[in-house]
Amino acid sequence: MKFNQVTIKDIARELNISPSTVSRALKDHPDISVDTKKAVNALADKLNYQPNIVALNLRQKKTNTIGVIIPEVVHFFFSTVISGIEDVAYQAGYNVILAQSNESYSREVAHVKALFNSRVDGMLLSLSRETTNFDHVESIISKGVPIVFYDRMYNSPTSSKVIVDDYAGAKEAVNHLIAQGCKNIAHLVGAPNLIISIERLRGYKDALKENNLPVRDEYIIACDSGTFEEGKKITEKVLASKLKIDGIFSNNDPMAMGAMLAIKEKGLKIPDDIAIIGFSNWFIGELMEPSLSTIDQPGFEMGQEAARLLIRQIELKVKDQYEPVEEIKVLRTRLIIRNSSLRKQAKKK
Amino acid sequence: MKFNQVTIKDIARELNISPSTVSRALKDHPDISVDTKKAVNALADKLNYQPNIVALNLRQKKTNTIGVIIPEVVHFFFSTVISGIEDVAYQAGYNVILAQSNESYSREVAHVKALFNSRVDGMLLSLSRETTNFDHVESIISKGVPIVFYDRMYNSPTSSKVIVDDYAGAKEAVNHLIAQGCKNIAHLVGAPNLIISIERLRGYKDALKENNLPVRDEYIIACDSGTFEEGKKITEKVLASKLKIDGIFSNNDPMAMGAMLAIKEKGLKIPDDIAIIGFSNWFIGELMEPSLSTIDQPGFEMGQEAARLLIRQIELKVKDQYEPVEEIKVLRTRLIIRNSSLRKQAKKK
DNA sequence: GTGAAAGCGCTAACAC
DNA sequence: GTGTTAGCGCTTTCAC
Repeated sequence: MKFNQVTIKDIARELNISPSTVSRALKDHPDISVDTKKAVNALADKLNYQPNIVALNLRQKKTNTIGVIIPEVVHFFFSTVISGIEDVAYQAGYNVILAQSNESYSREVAHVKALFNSRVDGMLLSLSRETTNFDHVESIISKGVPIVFYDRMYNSPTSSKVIVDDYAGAKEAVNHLIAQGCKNIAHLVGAPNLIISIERLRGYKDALKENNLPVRDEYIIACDSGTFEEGKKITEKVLASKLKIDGIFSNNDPMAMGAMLAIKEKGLKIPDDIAIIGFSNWFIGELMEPSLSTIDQPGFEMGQEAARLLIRQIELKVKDQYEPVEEIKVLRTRLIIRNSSLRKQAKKK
Repeated sequence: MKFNQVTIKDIARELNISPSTVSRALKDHPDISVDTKKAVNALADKLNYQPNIVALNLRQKKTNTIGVIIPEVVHFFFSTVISGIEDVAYQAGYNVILAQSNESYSREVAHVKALFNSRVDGMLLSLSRETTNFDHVESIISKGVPIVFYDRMYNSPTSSKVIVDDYAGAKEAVNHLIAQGCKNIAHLVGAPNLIISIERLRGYKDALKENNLPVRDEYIIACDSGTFEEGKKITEKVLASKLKIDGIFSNNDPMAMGAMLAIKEKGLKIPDDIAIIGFSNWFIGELMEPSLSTIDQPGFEMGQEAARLLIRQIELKVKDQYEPVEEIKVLRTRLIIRNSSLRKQAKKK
């Protein structure tokens, strides 16, 4: 754009000195005399000189920019990730270029290429659901661009990854119910093909086993769409059946919300008749305080961690100390118990 | 970064031609012979040549990048705005640099300056809550950087704005209740200092007046925190009082959700006993289908519209046809009635 | 049809 | 302590 840009040259001309002197004065180089520094800074202020970062970028072959590819911005979890990334990047002096794949493979490829062309110093990548071919990723890795995967990763042996420990989170959730005395805990499963669902189901089963409770198939309830309505409908069905559940572990909070409503409409009390805990995907867990506990996915921390990992690699690379290594950070979920009213201990027995 | 970058020079050397020829061949310049073009393109493909956009940016004084300052990424509304921006920007070939003010004035100032230094072609700006001084904005406007404000704006006479018509939305919401036969409609107000609250309250009052219904202060219910619990508590209080309401217009969906729960726990039916409609801030409206209607804020469209406006200004500026003009787009809210079961018409009388 | 040269704004080696 | 020069990768005017 034709901004009426003030350049180093303008300052040099006006002061009858050379551009390099101005450049040095501006960065407080020890060689430069105090007088020149003063003059330069004064004039720079007066003209409201702003350095042209683009020129700098070209010169230094470094843009201080990281590219972020995100499957879907409008998703509570991913938006917290972005926020964490932005937080760390800002403090470290990096810009964030955001690109949304919208779960489309072709968009992802296009974005990776465009980000490379913009010479971002590194990329944070969470793969789209469609992605099964990884040539685009290999290609930029081979070009030496540091990459960190978050949440949805590709098994490259030379790039770092940040993931959430859903298995442990699920165990913790179920243990929380058991500790309150629940013995018949149902699990609303959610989209069955996703790794998170599988891991959480595994955590559910293991928690039961470790507590010597039976794992019964009829308590593992398919809820493929993972929606509020489905959670409600399924729960109504369960309540009308012979199953006598006293706890629900939900794959997400919309379903937990639906379950809660079904239970309340039936005239039952939460948590005393049936306790509920759910993973917080949409953060409506935050809104359903009085009767529910939730397990939070640490999206913000994931963004921070991924950005930190990436920036460390970038800075090492600048110093030529960079050697691509795989590093895997596994983040713990957080058990959020907003509800102080646990089940009455009397029931425990 | 020291990517093993393939440059135009490399291609030129290998082919024994000049860099300028390569440059022209790559952009299919008519002067260049078919043979050279073929050779150049073949080699470029083979070496996987990717143009260095940074160099281009410096050369053309244009970065094809827009800077976005957002108060808070982790907010349903703003995340939809980002998504809309990204959508339009991507299709127009622009990068999006995202900067979060976190509702802090000093961060906002720092970001505006940094974005200018990165020579973004234009900025999309929504002011932080703290911002009362506008020097930083004036400064870059005076430098000729196109700006479009969205949602939270500064009254500059030379920059465009995109806002939501909350007043009309509120009227539509209340009319929707009235059309179903509600006569005693309460309004859960929400944070009273925000313009959106004021506009929505105004819409509520005017809708009543235009339908010859009385505006009664005891039906305008303060809910300053705007939370689920507050909505629930307040509604319980209302239900226990002498007020006999048959409709609720809520400033947001968490409160609407709370109201719903209070009503259901009391054993009343929605919408037949009491109908509810709420503005959708957290999108949990999407999740509360069976019993509620919502008014959506068009965040995605706002992002799209703002980006379109900005890009148009940028492209005009490139052609030197740019003359800063104020343009105000007022976006309509969307009445979302997911619930087909309106109040029974019998009750209308 | 192709090449040489200049320049975008900045910095850093090398002079003096 | 300051100036000169070259160059980051690309495009574009002007030659031929």
